[in-house]
Amino acid sequence: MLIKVDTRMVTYAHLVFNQVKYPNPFLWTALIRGYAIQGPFKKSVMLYNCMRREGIGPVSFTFSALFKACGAVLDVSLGRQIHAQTILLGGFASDLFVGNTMIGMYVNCGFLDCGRKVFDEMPDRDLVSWTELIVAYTKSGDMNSAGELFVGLPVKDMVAWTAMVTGLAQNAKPKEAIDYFERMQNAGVETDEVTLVGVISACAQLGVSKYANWARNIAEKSGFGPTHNVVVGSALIDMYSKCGNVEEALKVFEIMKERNVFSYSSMIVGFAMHGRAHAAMQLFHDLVKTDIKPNRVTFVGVLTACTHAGMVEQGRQIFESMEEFYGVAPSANHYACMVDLLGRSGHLKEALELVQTMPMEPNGGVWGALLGSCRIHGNPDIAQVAASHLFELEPDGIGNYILLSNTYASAGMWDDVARVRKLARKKGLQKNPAFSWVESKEGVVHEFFAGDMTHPKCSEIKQALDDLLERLKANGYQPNLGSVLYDVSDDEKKRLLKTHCEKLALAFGLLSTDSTIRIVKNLRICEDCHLFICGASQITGRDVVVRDNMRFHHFHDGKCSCGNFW
DNA sequence: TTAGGGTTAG
Repeated sequence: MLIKVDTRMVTYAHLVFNQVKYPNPFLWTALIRGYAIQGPFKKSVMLYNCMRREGIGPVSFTFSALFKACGAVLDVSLGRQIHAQTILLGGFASDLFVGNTMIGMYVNCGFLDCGRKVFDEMPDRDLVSWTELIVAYTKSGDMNSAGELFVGLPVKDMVAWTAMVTGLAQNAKPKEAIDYFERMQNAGVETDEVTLVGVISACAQLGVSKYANWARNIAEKSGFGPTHNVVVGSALIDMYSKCGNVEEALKVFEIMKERNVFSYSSMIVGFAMHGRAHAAMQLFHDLVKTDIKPNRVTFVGVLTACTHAGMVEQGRQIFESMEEFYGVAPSANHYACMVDLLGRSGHLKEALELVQTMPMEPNGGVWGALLGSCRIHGNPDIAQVAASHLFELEPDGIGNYILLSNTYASAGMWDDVARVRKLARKKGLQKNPAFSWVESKEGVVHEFFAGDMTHPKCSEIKQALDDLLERLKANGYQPNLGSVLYDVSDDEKKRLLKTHCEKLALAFGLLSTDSTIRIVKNLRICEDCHLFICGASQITGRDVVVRDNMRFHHFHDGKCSCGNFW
């Protein structure tokens, strides 16, 4: 009885167990389960062996507990032995609970095919069996197999639907995730906070405020508003930040009755993304005054905040105090943040030294941060070193070839540009085309590619852009020809710059909205567009928010929140 | 007494 009550006190439970003269299979199983939940996990298997030696026959719960333990320590060979036992001892292999936990063990250990085989051979299956496998497919990135299973599911409950919604969101398919969620609602299936978190995360990826408000309303109406639900609240903070509305993110943070490390970290990361470095630091200092311990993500957020504000000294201090004061050992990712901080602020040599002396093998993020800094500060020599490592670590990463080639282009080393481009072509790698999208007043999303003249309003857009350009020139704007990374004439460079997708999106935004213009770009905003939009915000008196693949830029009255540091 | 969850970096 006592054993069943509190598995957290499993050691104590074990002492009590030892005083029982003739423990029955259920008592044995309760203790085995206790260890399977709390650990040490191997102890549950040891106990099982004792139980067998005593001549006690297991029950189906015994195997469920054992599979749980094997899944927890990722010991598939032990799992296979237990699997064999279920067959040897007769009947257990066809038990529904045993089968389900066996699937769980295999997929946890990374043996999805074995889990599928168990599933296919089960005489009876229930929603749990199906959902386990659906989730396993979504986690392995195989959304087709997950979708096929889901379609074949005769009755779909909230958990199964949620598995699909979340799986799609986690696999960068936010539109499909929202589509599934709407179908789920149409089917009359209830929603809880887990479903909502999946939908909110999908909306965060879309970065569109219309969807953000829609998701918030649903959360409030379903009774899982941020005030009383810390998980939904944290997801909303992240969503609003990624949709460009850091003020609303902060409002959510403030109304939350309970906050945890996710809420704080999401808010810190949100501030960092929006260039509010001091707010991020302040929140970090608030956090360390609470009982909540910062974790590795918190530090990524704080260090990124320092990077975006060029706060080298503060970043250095935080990095050095991570382990000693907060017990978080810096990982390769934290080193990447530091390399980024040092490199972007122009300390390229020190950044390189840090990479060469860090205690673990530098990963792609570390070399990538160094390469990115070389592009900004025009250092082809160090760029070459970083790129050679990146070509090894990430042979298919087209971005690395582009960064290296752009570094050469900025230095006017056109032969090297050609060489790198040829190398990328030889590997069959193609550059992702740049595109931007912008919301109209009605909340409709319009997409623009560079040089794109396919929009129905393209002549009006072109006219607006020409007018704006003239006014900007009168105000001192000079096109930044260094932003064109092709070896062409200056006139051609000017022509190319004029139709960059973010400029088209800006012109459309000016024509079709009357408040803040919100633009999302799939790649990093170029220097000329940054300069252009800065000027436009001053001349037109309109605020512009651009989310590029790195962060947010808030343009207001001729200035950007990133302080021209991005 | 088996199934679904939130934050991260170039």
